[in-house]
Amino acid sequence: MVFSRPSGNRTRVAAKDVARLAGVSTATVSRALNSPEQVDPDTLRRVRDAMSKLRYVPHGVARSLRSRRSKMVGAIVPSFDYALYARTTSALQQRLSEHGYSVVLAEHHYELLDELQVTRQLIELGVDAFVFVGVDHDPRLFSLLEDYGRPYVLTWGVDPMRLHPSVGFDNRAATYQLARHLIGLGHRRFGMISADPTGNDRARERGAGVRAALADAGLRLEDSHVQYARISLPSAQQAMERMLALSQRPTAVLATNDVLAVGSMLACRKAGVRIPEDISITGVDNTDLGATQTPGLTSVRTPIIEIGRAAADQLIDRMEGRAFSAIQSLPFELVFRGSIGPGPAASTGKPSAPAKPARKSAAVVRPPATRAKAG
Amino acid sequence: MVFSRPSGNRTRVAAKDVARLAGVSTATVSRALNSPEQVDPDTLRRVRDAMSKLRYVPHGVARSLRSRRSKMVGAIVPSFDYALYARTTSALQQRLSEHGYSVVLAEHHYELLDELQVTRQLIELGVDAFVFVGVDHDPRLFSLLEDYGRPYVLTWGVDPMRLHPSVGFDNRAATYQLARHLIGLGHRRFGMISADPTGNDRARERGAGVRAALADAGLRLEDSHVQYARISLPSAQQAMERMLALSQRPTAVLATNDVLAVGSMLACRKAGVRIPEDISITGVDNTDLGATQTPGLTSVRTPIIEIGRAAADQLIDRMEGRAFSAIQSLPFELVFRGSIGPGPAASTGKPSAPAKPARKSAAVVRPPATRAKAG
DNA sequence: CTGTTAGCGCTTTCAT
DNA sequence: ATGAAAGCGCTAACAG
Repeated sequence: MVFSRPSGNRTRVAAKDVARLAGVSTATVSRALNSPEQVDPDTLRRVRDAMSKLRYVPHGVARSLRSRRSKMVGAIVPSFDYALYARTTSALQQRLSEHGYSVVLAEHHYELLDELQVTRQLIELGVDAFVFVGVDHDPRLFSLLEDYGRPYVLTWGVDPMRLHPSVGFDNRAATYQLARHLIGLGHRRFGMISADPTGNDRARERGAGVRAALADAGLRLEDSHVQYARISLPSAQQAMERMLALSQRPTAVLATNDVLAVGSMLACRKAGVRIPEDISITGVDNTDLGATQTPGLTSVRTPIIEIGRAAADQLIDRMEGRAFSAIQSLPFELVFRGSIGPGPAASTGKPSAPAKPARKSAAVVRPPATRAKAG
Repeated sequence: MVFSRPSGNRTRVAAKDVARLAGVSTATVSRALNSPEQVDPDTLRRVRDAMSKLRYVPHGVARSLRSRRSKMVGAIVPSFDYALYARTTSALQQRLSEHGYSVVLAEHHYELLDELQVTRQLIELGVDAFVFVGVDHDPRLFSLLEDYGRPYVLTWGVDPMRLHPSVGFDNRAATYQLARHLIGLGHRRFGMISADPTGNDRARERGAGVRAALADAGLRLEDSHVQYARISLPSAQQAMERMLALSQRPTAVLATNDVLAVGSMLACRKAGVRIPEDISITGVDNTDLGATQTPGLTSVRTPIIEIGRAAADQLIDRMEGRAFSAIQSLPFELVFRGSIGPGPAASTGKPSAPAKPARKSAAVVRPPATRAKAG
């Protein structure tokens, strides 16, 4: 086999090799790379020829050490198993890469202490900026960032105290509107499937939105009607099985995201509970997973891609010393599909909330579906 | 607002600060970090105290420059929109991170030239190793890697020439077995929905598997019955619409991955074509997206996570100078669900291929489904 | 076990 | 417009 070379034999082509071949100093090679406009066109050509002849690749590490900028941005996300963070990161990566920045990836699996740990690791690597998911973090994370003194931005939520730059949307409003709509459809007995809200402000805020809407309508969410699950199909399915086993089974279940909602749908199918005739289900995030179910999952289109782009734009502006808007709350919109239907109170003629007409079922095909702007 | 600090004021705590406080030299500080066993326990304690007192974070860039190892691994994937690569990368990241390595992420969106470009960028950053997706790459990529002289591994396929270290599975065999099974079910008229095979060996090999199985059974795949699509639901849906418009509509359609298959299912639903009564559909990759459809999508469980882990393990072994197995072909397995049924020849009593009994429909719930080991 | 010394490859003054 | 020289913060020899 040829895979034997002990990794790193060949002496690398350095700026001084290029300099020698082009008959200039290393300083000029550096200028040719970083500020070509200050180099005599003729010299520039010679240097560039030498570079391509030698297949010179600059040594970014040395550059970073000297210039104190690494051109790397750290992205710290809870997990890539939930596809959304992958898509946001993808958008982030794309935008940053257009400006010559690379993305260093880290996951913390919903452990705030692991987050602290990987952040320290990224600081060691010398990243120029950070992107975090969520607004809930260990206080030590913020003091670490404070010490390091480089830009960071929180995403997927908006810092209620406006202390930290953040790019997200109003998670609470999203589920509030969903719950309100279900109340309008005549539902009175609700259930919720939620991710563990500890250190997870998305879950917490989405739960709060549901509770607020119910409270505003004089309804309550029983503790027994809140089931927690990990963000995975099997775990959500189990949670919904517990819900279905309750004596006072809910007629509408709000899940705090699409994975939990689809897991719930699986439980219903298995138990022979019809959607939406027996039970209405909603998610959040408007994933393909939910949209392609039969019936399609009613959800909230959250600004997945936009968050990544806006976070990248903000950091680029900051790293290059430009003005930037620190707090951005992006719009979302409800997407109605067949997974919800009228509740038992619908026919009794006492709608205790402004009842939008119920979009009954039908739209199983995805993109064009009934939408209600919001945000 | 407080977000004003021009990013990088505060002078960083360096090893010499720790050294001064602990009353040792910087060399000892370095040793305390990198080979504590060579440091007197008492000295070590003093150094560590000083470190935590000063909240010292080592300057990885300087370390990299000097030691010629950056502790970063570059992962170059086609796209994160197709969740699989995200999951493989996640597994990769997790395993590498356990050994102190970080992952730098790059996407090339199925453009081999962009891949070359981002690889150069990662070389500039000084990554210690690379992970690529697929075995098809620009020859210049390989000569660039050769020059750089650091380990890399190809994933999701196995290099047929065994020239490059690779960790994947037999893509051709996967679809071969699927097609053979459908033939056994009595299908004779086939269609295929494929990603553009240009520079995409997964698509190419999966297509070849279908053709080989048909050829072995004396059947042909008409050119008109092969429709290409981008790996996205809407694009696949359109491709399937074209397929359904054919005069000789196929009774079984193999898609080269689950996204394409589910897009095809959407087209069928929209057109009122029943699955599996009118048409059988299969995918590859066994995603949640496919598994949760109604009916569930028959697919191939590919070693998504295992690839990431094995690639990480190989690179770690190589970077640390240990023995490693360069070529690994991991097992896959067929997962039968309700999206396939008997073909027209099933009742005519002339099964031209070993007909496994047709698992009819039913299994809509995911994890436990009929499985056939393979690989 | 610990200190001294040199220098990784680049960018950045400061001259010219 | 270009060159000379000085480090960025660390680790790797080499002494002791």
